[in-house]
Amino acid sequence: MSKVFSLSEAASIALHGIILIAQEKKGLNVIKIAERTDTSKHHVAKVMQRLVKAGYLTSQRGPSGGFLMRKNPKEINFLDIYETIEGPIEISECPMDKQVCPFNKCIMNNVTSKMTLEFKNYLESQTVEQYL
Amino acid sequence: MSKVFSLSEAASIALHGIILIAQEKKGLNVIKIAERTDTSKHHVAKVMQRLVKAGYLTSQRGPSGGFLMRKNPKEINFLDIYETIEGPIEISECPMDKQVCPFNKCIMNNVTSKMTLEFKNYLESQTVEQYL
DNA sequence: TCAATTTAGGTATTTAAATGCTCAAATGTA
DNA sequence: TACATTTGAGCATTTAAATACCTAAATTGA
Repeated sequence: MSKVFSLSEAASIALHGIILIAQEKKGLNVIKIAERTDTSKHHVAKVMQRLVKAGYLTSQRGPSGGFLMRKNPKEINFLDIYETIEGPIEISECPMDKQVCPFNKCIMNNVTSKMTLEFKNYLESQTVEQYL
Repeated sequence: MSKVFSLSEAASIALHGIILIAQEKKGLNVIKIAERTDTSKHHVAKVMQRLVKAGYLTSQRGPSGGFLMRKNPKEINFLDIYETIEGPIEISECPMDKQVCPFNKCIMNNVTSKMTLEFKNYLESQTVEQYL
């Protein structure tokens, strides 16, 4: 079975994690986020650190520490978070990014760029606030 | 820059390669397919061998050998070729294939499965014959 | 101050895809 | 028949991304 599209685990942790954090007034630590997202604490830590650096979260070390929201959930959409982790979404005509093409007309007929745009628009339409 | 969707080089070689072969009455060899698709001859050889085994092509060794169509281009659609290389396309509700989900409602709202279905339908709609 | 907790950051490992290499087998041509 | 050409097949190497691990630094509370 092959997958045409897959969300990286990092992007999934970022999106699910920030919602989980926003749902908790007192913040959440790595262990709890890892448990609820069914992922490794190592990976969660790495991803959350990037969201801290990007200004979406603050972190608190030490006992009863964890991650807290820094920005308003109303002002964070999924695309912000996704692109913080994955980099800007690229919408390219050629799915192979080839300079050389054997045909006059791309055999993919922009289907892949349409799909990508559809995905991007969806991410942009969803805010963290909608999931509280 | 991140890519949401990308066609593997193997799938691209298979789709472009079989059209190139179908366009030539006398067949095409690995070197020529590699040149026209701007890929390595090793990779082309590997992919074409799989299309031979799957019954789409025949191969001819020796001088002036190469690959020839075996099936009628009218009866080969892109999905056949794609799935020969990548395996059956999987359309799953959860983009992470998780058993455990922290939320009641998937934050991806079936957007990823809709995209996948759109892609699959496109592949199924295109035959090799349409590109001759 | 000491011990426990928790994030921070650097490094290592894993994985899958792509690529490269070598030799064998088949075939056409001189 | 001998040679050059071309695919077949297996294995090794390379590469990049993702994931995992390990130690340091910060913080809290007893």
